[in-house]
Order: sequence, then structure tokens, then C-alpha cells
Amino acid sequence: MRQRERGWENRLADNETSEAGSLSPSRRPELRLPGRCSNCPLRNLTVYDTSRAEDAAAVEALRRRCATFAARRIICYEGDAPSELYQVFDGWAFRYKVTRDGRRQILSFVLPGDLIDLPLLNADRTTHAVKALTAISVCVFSRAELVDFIYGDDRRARRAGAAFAAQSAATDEQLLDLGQRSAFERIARLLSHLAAQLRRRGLAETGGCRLPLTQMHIADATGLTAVHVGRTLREMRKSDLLSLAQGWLTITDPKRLEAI
Amino acid sequence: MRQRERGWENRLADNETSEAGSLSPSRRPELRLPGRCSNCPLRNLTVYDTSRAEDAAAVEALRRRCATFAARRIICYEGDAPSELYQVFDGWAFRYKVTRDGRRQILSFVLPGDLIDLPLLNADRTTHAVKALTAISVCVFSRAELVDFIYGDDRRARRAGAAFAAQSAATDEQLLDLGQRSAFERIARLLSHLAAQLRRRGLAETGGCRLPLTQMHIADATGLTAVHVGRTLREMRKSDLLSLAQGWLTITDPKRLEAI
DNA sequence: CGACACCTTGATAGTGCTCAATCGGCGTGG
DNA sequence: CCACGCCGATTGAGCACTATCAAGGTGTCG
Repeated sequence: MRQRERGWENRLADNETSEAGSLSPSRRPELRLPGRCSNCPLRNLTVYDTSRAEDAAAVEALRRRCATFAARRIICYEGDAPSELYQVFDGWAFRYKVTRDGRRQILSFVLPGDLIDLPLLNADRTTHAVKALTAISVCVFSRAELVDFIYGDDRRARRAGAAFAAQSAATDEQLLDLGQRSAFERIARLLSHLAAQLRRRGLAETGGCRLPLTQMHIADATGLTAVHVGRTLREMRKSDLLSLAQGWLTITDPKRLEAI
Repeated sequence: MRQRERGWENRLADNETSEAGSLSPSRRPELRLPGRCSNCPLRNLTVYDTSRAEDAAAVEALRRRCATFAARRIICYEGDAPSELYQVFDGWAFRYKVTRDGRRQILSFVLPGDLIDLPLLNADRTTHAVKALTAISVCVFSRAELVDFIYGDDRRARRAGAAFAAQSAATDEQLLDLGQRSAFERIARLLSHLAAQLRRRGLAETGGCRLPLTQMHIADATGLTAVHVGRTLREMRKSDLLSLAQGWLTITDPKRLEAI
């Protein structure tokens, strides 16, 4: 049975403030902070639709404040019943679960525009922990108020439902990946999926995109070990499929990648 | 790369009518059909709450008809946009996805009381196929009507949301299982989880419960091969943990099982 | 400069897969 | 009524994929 010693990452306390690893200060992009909802670049990517001016105003009135979290900060633990909800504006986080003997599974990465822990709209306890991957900035809402806002109007409730359906489709894909696909396929699909997400949010450049994942994160997301992820990534680089180094992902052969 | 020849099961046409495998007619329970919603034994287990008489009447008015499907009948394919929704009354089904080269992942088993494909409340295409495992009986609703009914009242919409949250928690657990746990653990947890579900629905007896799964189904649900499932099941039997034979599951040592 | 995180590489081991054969049960058709 | 076909379970032998263990290298930060 695999049993992994708790890494340093798991020992971090709530007030950990160190920065993300491998980027030199010059290459580390600075954290952007949320502004007005009405011209938010993410406004048509969220659970609530703020493309109409009155809705944008309503959401902005609902927003309690903005906040930031340092990289590696644990945002919530499994079983918490937070009274506030966070919506990511900039930076990355991830949702994960841990077994009793310390093995970690990353369930999904949370990107700008995503509500951290969507099911909290309909349950009062989280079923997984969340951690900031990079420094992140978020908009903060009262859970009760946001829930009432969304369920106060059936158009909004349906849109939230659509977000649920989308997330459910994504996790179904993940189950297929974890259950049936090889290491090579899993990693290829994870990176390809993340690149697509970033493109949709306008966070990718033509030469590739910033991907602040360590091999350990990829390993925990795909159910592999970091060592094996490293080897597979080398294979991919050698066969000119893609390359991932220094937090930068370049997809060399998008066609072949899609075919996997 | 594993590549599995399409088994006979995948070749079945829509109108397949043969019965489920290994039970002799005497042991095969007969299929029960739905009656009045007001005294439905499943009434507090569904997406809509019919414990109040008026709600029960509303749902019953909404129900178009009852229907049955033969075992092994494919109920819908990935990508379908059905105009009707089914709620299982008796029997088992399962949701699954298939890769291009024929590997199958069972996403979940659908038990009495479950709406087949919950996300269809919020999306118009399915992202997975569904197949009857045994013969099943269902209540049939118009999708549009049921959606309007649920979103027409925010209490009902919230309850449907809670169903979403519950399913999301379940699939998160599954991701942890598939990504991080050994074959032994996965099988133990799957069977233990199914037994708990059946107990909650009053479908378990003290000596165990009926489990109409072949080793192939368990394999596809856990991401293993049927051969390896067989070996692991033998180990479990030998160590007096549980036994599964002839469609009957007996949990010999519930305590030790929970500890896994 | 040292500590630490992260990546890389090598050697070795093990879990679970593949291929193949056998056997019993059930359904079908002569 | 019996033969045959087919599915599902079981077992064995061999191997592939991935994990484990260990060591060394690089870059960043204090």
C-alpha cells in the first residue's frame, strides 16, 4: 500500500505566508485585484450572470469585500461550514481530499471566475479541502445572502444549476480518466484541459500559458507519483508533444494532443 | 495500453430483451411497479419531496406514465437530448462512459428512488450513457414540465440543489478512491457503499442484500479488470470480510470493512 | 552560505494486466 | 430431453506499467 509521509506542504498552518516556488520575482506576475462588477473581465463566466447592468449592480451590492490569500494557504478544510463564499478573481487554487494515511487526491483546479466550492450553495458543509496554489484574490459573499439571491429568481437558479451540470460533466470525464486511462493519457488530458480553460478565460498567450503546477500537483491530480509524472513529461517533451518547464506550458503538437 | 474487445454486452441493440444472467427464475425477484405517489415507499428519497399531500398530488399529475425496461437495455446514449426523464422505482441501472477504444467506466449505479441522470434538469444533453442492469420500472416525466415544476418554487429548487450537492460529494469520494486507493480498498468501499445505499432504501435484509453485479461490472466501476476483481473477492472471502456469490452480498465483518 | 523545494535519474519491486484454458449454469433449438 | 452455445467465474503463468527508494543537481530565499 502506498503510504506517503506528509510533505512540508501539509504541515503549513493557516497563517503561512511564503510565496510560490519556482518563479523568480521578475517572472512572477503580480496579483490583480477585483474592480467593479459591471466591467469585470469574467462577468459571463460565473454562476451569476452580470452581463445585464442591474444584475451587476445587485451582485456588487452583495459583495462584502475583496480579499487575498497567500500561496499555499489552506482556505478551508473538509467538513468546514463557512458562512462566506469566495469567488476567485486572480490566481489558482485547488480542491482536494486526503486519506487517513496521507495520500492526497486533487479533485479540480479552481481558476479565475470559479466559485470556490460550488456545492456550498446547496449544502452547509464542504466535502473537501481547498488550498491556494498561487497567491489569489477573491470576492467575498455571505453564503446565505448569495444563496437567497440566486434562488430568489428562477432564471438565476437555473443558471446555477447549469454550472452544476457542467461541473458534473467534468468530473465524469475525470472518473473515466482515472479509471481507464494510462499515465500518459491522463497527463496529456489534464494539461490539454487546463490549457483550454485558460484560453476560454483569456489567460493564454499564443506561445503557451502560465501553469503554476509542480509535478507533485499533477501527480496528485492524476493519481500518479511525482517521479512518474516527471518521466512521462520527459517523454512528451522528447516526442515533441508539449513541454512544461518553469511554470510555462507550451503545446507543440495540439492536433496529436487532441487525438489522445 | 489496455484495449478491450467489445463484449457481447456492447453489441446489444436497443430492443434487447434477454434477462439478467446468473439467477435461476426461482431466485429472481419479480419487478414491482409504481403506484400512487402519496404512499410511495421512496417518497422522501427523491429530488422532489412528496411527503406533503399536495406535492404528492402535483407530482402524480406530472407523471406521464410508468414504463419498464428489460435488463441490459441501453436507456440512453452519451450525447442524447431526451425530452423525458425517468425515475427508477424498482431495479438497478448504471451510468457509464466509454473511451474510443472500448474501455468502459461505470460512473455510478442508479438505485430505486434515483432520477436517471440528474444533470438533465440543467442541461439538455447527457454526458454519459445509461443502461439497465436488471429489469427496471420507472416513472416517466416530461423534462420541460418537471424542470418548470422544480424551478417554479424556490424550496423545490433548493432541494434539487441539495441532491446535486450530495451527488457531487459522492463523486468526489470516487475520485479519491480511483486515484489513491488499492484494488482491495476500492472494491471494499464500493460494496460497502452499495450496501449502505440499499439499507437506507429498505432493500437489505439482515443476512445481506441482493447485488445483481457481475465481476465485470465491479471491475468497470473500480477501474480494474474482471480477473483481478475475482482474485480480490476470493481474498476477501478467505479473510472472512465479506462474500459475494450468486448475486448475494454478505458482509461478514462490518467493523473491519468500515475501517478500510 | 545553508536550507529547502523541486526536478532528474537509476535501480528495484510490486500491483494489477494480459493471455489462455477450464468449468458450471442457463437458455436455445433440434 | 439432450446437445450446443454462450456467459460468467476461476485459475495459472508471464509481463507491463507504475511505485518505491535513494542519491545528486539546481535555483531561490533567508
